[in-house]
Amino acid sequence: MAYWLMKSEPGDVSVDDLAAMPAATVGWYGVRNYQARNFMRDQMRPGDGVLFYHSSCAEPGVAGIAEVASPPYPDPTQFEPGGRYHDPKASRELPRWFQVDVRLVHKTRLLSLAELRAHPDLQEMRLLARGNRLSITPVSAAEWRVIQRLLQEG
DNA sequence: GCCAACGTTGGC
DNA sequence: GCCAACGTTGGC
Repeated sequence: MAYWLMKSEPGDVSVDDLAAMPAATVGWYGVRNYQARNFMRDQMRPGDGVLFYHSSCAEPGVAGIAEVASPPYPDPTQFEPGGRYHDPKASRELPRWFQVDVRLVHKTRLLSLAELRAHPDLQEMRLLARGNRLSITPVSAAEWRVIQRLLQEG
């Protein structure tokens, strides 16, 4: 059982959008970074914990608790000619990009980036590392517990 | 294989 | 809109 933080732009898929989807589940399409892909393809397992994070918005931060809801499978958007995520070098036989399904467990209060940064026990979070741009980052079990507690305290 | 140029991310 | 940081591309 591992834990992850996954960034989504609320203008694209917000926590409320996710809640409204069938079974509150979305295929995590569109990742085009090899490190992030490898996390999904090689390390994620159904049941892994996910912090659903809003990025590129007015109030960046954790907005929900989710979980990995499928094994990895090819991202269908790589095969869509003309689409934003089309990859001409990918084929059905040799897909390049993978995704997992992510299911919302519950929405949370917004745990802001500023609050994460300020917390002494979260200084080592990969999300907060200088220059981090990865859209998917591992979260340690200790960090996960601290964040669960912060969310329960309100 | 080096590395400059370019594009993207994402907080502010 | 700015810009720091980083990944990718492509000429050599």
